[in-house]
Amino acid sequence: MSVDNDLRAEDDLLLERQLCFALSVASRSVVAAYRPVLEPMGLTHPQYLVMLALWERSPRTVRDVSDALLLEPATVTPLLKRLEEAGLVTRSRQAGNERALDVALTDKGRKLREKALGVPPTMMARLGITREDASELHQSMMKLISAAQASRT
Amino acid sequence: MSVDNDLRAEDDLLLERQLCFALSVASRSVVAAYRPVLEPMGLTHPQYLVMLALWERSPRTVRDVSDALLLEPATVTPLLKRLEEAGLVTRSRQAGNERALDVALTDKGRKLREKALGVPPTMMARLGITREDASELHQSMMKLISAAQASRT
DNA sequence: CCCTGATTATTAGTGCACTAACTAATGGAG
DNA sequence: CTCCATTAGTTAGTGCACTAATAATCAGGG
Repeated sequence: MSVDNDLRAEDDLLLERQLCFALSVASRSVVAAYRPVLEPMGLTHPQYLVMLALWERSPRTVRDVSDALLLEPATVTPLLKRLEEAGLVTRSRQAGNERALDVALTDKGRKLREKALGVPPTMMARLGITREDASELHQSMMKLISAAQASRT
Repeated sequence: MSVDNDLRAEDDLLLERQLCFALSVASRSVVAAYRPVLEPMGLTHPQYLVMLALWERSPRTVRDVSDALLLEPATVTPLLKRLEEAGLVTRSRQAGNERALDVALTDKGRKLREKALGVPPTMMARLGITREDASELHQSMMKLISAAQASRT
């Protein structure tokens, strides 16, 4: 038994040892690091994620977007309203299924994608991270996500 | 040039490849996984983190707590007010420096620590994660945090 | 055809987290 | 001792994110 491995249950409550704490802080910090990069585009970080989803496919329903982002529809609705106010998307009831709301990019929204192409390299530079680092971390996060989702008994 | 390594700039905007997205989702998911464990203790996740800070040292000032949690004092103030309402902490001006507010555990707050001792093992079980996994991920998060903080030019 | 149950989106209400602006107290520099 | 920059905390206002409740629409079975 080395001193280094002497981990006692008492110490499990030390703040500095909490994974959940490190994870929360990392998330907040990284999102905060995006702010100055996204602000010139008129987007917040969650709004940026919505735009990513729409740049992949448009139109798509609120439900579809919320599934893609793993967010509740109730969270997505106000996000989309703000993007509509900003003239980046339109919201209209789907013909044939009046329950569903189609969200579609406007020309302005489509055009914003060109500026967005610069975001990932800028952020990787700002965070001093390589594609490989990012990819590895990404994998770890995905494992954690599926474990956490699975625990939702 | 293998096919696997054929990463083009165009693909950098794919939602599924965003580290920031995976990080946000992981943070939300893990915090959500804590909810059913913390709820019987009457704590939310951020409130739990505040209690961890106070179990390490009490009393400490609002400033001190907010530094420990890397949160703005404006975020911590309402958290502390709720913990005070719950009878877990007291808030009183520091003798000798009327600007500073001392936050101290009550007996009830101190006693809650016993229940909290069960939280880390429960969560590791729920997330199916070993101490080693957690420690490794923790390190990665810390690197990311310092990189993100450093980018705050 | 109508009733029932499921699906889709929104609203209301709670709690974080941030920035900016404010109040109050402190501690020097002149 | 007075003025003033600094420090500590709170308040106001914006935006997420969740749950629960509501409204509207749809699809199937009697």
